[in-house]
Amino acid sequence: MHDEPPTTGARRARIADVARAAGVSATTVSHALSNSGRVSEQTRERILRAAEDLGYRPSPRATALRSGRSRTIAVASSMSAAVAGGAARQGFYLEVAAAAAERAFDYGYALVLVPPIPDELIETLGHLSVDGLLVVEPAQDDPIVRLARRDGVPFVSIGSFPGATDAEEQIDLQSDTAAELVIDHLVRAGVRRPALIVGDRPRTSYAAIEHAYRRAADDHGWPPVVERIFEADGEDGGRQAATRLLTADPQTDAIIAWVDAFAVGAVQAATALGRTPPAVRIVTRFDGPRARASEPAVTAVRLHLPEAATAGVDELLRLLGATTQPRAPIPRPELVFRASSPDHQQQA
Amino acid sequence: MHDEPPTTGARRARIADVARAAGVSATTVSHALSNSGRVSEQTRERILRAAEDLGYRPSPRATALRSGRSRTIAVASSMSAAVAGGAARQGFYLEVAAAAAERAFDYGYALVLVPPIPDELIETLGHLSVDGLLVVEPAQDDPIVRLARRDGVPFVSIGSFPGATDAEEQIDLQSDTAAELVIDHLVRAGVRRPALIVGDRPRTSYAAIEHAYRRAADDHGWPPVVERIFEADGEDGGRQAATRLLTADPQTDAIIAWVDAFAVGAVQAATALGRTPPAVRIVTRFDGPRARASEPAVTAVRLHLPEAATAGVDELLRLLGATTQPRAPIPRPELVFRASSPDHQQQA
DNA sequence: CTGAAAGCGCTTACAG
DNA sequence: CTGAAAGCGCTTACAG
Repeated sequence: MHDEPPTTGARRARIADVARAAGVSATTVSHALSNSGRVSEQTRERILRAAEDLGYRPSPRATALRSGRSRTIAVASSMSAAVAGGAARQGFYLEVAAAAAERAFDYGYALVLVPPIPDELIETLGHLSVDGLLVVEPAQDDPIVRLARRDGVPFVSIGSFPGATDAEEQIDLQSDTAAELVIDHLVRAGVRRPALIVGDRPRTSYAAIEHAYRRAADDHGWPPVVERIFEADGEDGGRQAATRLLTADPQTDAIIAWVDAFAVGAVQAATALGRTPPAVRIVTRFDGPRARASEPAVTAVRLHLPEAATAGVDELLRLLGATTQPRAPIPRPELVFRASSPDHQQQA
Repeated sequence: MHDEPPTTGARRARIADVARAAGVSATTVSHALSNSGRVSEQTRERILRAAEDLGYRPSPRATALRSGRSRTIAVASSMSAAVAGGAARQGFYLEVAAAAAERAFDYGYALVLVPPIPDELIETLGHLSVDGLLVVEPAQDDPIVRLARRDGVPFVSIGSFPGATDAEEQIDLQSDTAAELVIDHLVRAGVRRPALIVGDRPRTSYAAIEHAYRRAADDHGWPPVVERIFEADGEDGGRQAATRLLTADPQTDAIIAWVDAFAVGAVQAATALGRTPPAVRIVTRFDGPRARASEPAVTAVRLHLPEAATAGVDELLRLLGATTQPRAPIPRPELVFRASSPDHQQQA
């Protein structure tokens, strides 16, 4: 757990101490402990006993320097601007981080949490000493991805992203399916004037919903209305956009707000205009704490982020040669109906 | 960001490369870069330019080994058993982690997220190479605290804990105040048979609420009813305990469930028994995602965890000699009224 | 099966 | 002001 200078009494045991206690060389201790199988069983046991007695644990710092591996990975969100707008999508990021930390730990890897940081500070990530990187839903030309590419740090994205090369591993969050689920739901519910709010950066998930939306608009004769707002504006942005939409066209009967923070703002806007959802239906993508805690709560898509994060760690550790285990599977996204847009069945 | 073997083309620059390019020794480069002030301004500039040109960033691994500091801290929750019970209190832990990661980053420190792990695995934390530790609400004799003490790893607890020594730094979450806020609220609301559910481990927060509860019971002639359940049982445990309480004494008119997961379970139990809150008032301590997303939502205490986490990082980095900045202040806890137990004012 | 030696990339007395 | 040398604690060819 540490490599402090000996503050509290007993100095931490080093490999040399174990060697001395066992009457062998440090080399042999290293071999014995790494299970390379080149040490006689008898010697090995003596060494293990000595190590145990001394409470020896190899210095992770020395191991890292020598081996070039730190057994540490990091998870970073590309939604760096989010910090300005009040932790937009934080639930998303933390849900991934928590599951990833658990899986990483199972493999004996530590997980570093990189806070959302402004693009200018991305460079300072050079301080990190990690073997690999998990990037949460990068945008096209995402600065974090650029840095990882430049430094040759293996990375895996949670969610696919525009501009990924064939060699880059992505955990598919099935954005197309999520988009279709939501659009189908609205179609079946019989809406006639749904509008769409997405963020302003090029992300796969936005492209997916916009595509599905425009196609449905074509099919059903909806006038297509797409608002693109700053991600960093979060709830405020969603509130303002929804207010604009509902004022510009009072016939608007649904808002697809594709970021949970936008949706929460949209619910507030609709309510303030006397059109409390589901009077205007509001739906979003990520079924996280925000969607659940909104009042009324927001219909959303269960993306199975923990499973995706787990698969991301599996994949990353495979890249690092730390496992040969195949990716854990990720279930298909599912719609979670809430008061902001109940299932049409139930109200029929 | 990395120290990979040169997978992708250009090898990463080392200090020797900078020295060569600037026509000086590695020693001088080190001095120039660490701003020790023993290098002539002219030489310094030449070195900085060379470093810049080569994209040089010191290897964190080498720096860590040599200096004995990794510029990394970890945050761990003592609620290790929680994992079994479905991530009880996860919201609490992650809220601390997110804020701590941000503050740590400001200081140039990375934050490692230690997932909730069973006590038997605590030993494996020896793999971590961290300079210090943040422990979230440890219990008495908490294994994580024991490990930190044994290894001499500086640590700070978020929330005070029983058995802390005078020398150990704790960030006070003002458990007494939180307890009093809740008890006062129930007293003013006129409840006559409130019951208390706490976890089975010795924690400051449980002691605080039990103390306040018993005193109020004395003062107001409530029959004191305290259920102690396994923390790891989470929502289930809360549901079962609340069911027992409400069945044993149908006059029970309030349940103080001091872990958010317990409270969510209690709400479900009360609802299932046809006594949907606030018919039975239900209140909890931590105002997190669980309390907010419950249906009805649960009255809770805003503990200002992000501020506490920030202060914890400040304090820890002070212990590590990395800052002299005083702790950030933490606001007083406040009650957040929700449907499970509205303010008595509003219903009077 | 076992060990001496080199080296991972820095920093830090120490000497000049 | 600048540099040669030692050393942080390991692992890994290599030799025996």
